[in-house]
Amino acid sequence: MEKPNAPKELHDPIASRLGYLLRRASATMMADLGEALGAVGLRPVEGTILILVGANPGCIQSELGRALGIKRANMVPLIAGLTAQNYLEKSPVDGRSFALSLTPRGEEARARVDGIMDAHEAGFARLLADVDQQQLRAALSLIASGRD
Amino acid sequence: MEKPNAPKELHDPIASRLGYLLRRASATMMADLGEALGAVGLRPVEGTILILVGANPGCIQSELGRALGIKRANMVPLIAGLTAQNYLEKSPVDGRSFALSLTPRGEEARARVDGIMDAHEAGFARLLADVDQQQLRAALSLIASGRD
DNA sequence: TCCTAATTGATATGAGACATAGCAATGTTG
DNA sequence: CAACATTGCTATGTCTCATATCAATTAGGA
Repeated sequence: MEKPNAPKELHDPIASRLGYLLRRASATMMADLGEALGAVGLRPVEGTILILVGANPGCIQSELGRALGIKRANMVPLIAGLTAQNYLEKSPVDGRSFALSLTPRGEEARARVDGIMDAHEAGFARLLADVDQQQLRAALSLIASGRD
Repeated sequence: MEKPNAPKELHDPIASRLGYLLRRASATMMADLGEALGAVGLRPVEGTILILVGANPGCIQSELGRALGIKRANMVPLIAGLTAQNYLEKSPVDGRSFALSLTPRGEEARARVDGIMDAHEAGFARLLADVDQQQLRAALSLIASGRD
């Protein structure tokens, strides 16, 4: 017999599927990171861009997009926003493209973002004490590369 | 020295982060599954709902939402769409809620979706031959549950 | 029983990630 | 030079997810 007034729990044949697990794990981590980055007033994508520009001063917007899997069209408002907030500087290299670099304010933010991401990652790593991190990362990389 | 005309590849200090790997892996799998499910004309969420209703006939929309982490408000157009396409049937149990079940057409679609998802999963599992699947799934579950 | 709480489905609405199509200016290459 | 590719950009549409609000209904406690 079942308890009549227990909150009904569904039998879930989905919960074991790899894609579903990935989706949920990714959503949780992203939400957590987003919350942590709230302290700097940046979203995960924006933090990622700052880090990437910091590691590649002089790079251009299209290269960033390719590295992050973001389409050219969608890079526009991202870079425009970060530039408007004085995190990024553009200086023309071409007649059509701009070399990107961090402003002092941008470099400061990048450092904070980096620290926050380290702490965030460490928080989850603690959860995964029994897991071979190397193998986990390798597996995720394989999946991301897709099957061919 | 560098080759002057080689397509520039960015140094990417992000690629090693767990959150980023998860995000990419999840996106790849979802895109792949979405493509595969195109054969049935359903999106991943919709396929998931059919499977879940099939395993839990008589369940109501709110329960589905809770099981899938989808807010009530966002369930409305999903269920309405599947009902309009004659995949799902609603029969009132309450003055406010409806018991959901698969129509014959819905059951047929569910079976196809199930097969497609199995093949999809198997395709990626082949990629991960060297990986302990049990451990991978456990790790993803842990991450999805979040750190506390 | 009666009043208050909570639940359910629904609407409207906004943010964010992503996609495509097209355009003008500029580079590159045969 | 002519054909082509690249770059930044606009416009637009889809999909996922979030919140606030509502009316109807149900459940629980005084």
